Amino acid sequence: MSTQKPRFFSPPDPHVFQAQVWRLVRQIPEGQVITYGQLARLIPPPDGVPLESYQAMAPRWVGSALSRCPPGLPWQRVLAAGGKISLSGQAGQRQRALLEAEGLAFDARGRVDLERYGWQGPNRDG
DNA sequence: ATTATGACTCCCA
DNA sequence: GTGGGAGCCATAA
Repeated sequence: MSTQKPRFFSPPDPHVFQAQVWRLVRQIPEGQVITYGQLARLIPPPDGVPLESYQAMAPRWVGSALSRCPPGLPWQRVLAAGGKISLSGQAGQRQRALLEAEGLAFDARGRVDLERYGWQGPNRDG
């Protein structure tokens, strides 16, 4: 099995962090996507969190924040590394359907082309 | 108090 | 390309 018990901790200030995540997700243009890890790198590590630990755990923090995202957020535009959908089952199919409705194309492995659809962040918006 | 469970990514064989 | 391991806490019932 490639799955093992996931263990991770929350950021020092979960509310602050999730607000950062939501703020960024809100800015992702329609038809574009970003990965959990990429999104995490747009947020500076909280005080007391070594960069090494942050890079390891932040993507999961992003996922956790996304699981609690308020209605209206384009949460479907956040994908796992490699342009894959992380959600499984019906939720995953719903995410794919939403992205396809925005014009994104999935390959045979269920991945999107990050080179083509990837959003580089608010500073690269253009 | 204990138990179950979480929207991830990188690295190496 | 594939598959297993590391990372090592907070929250809800």
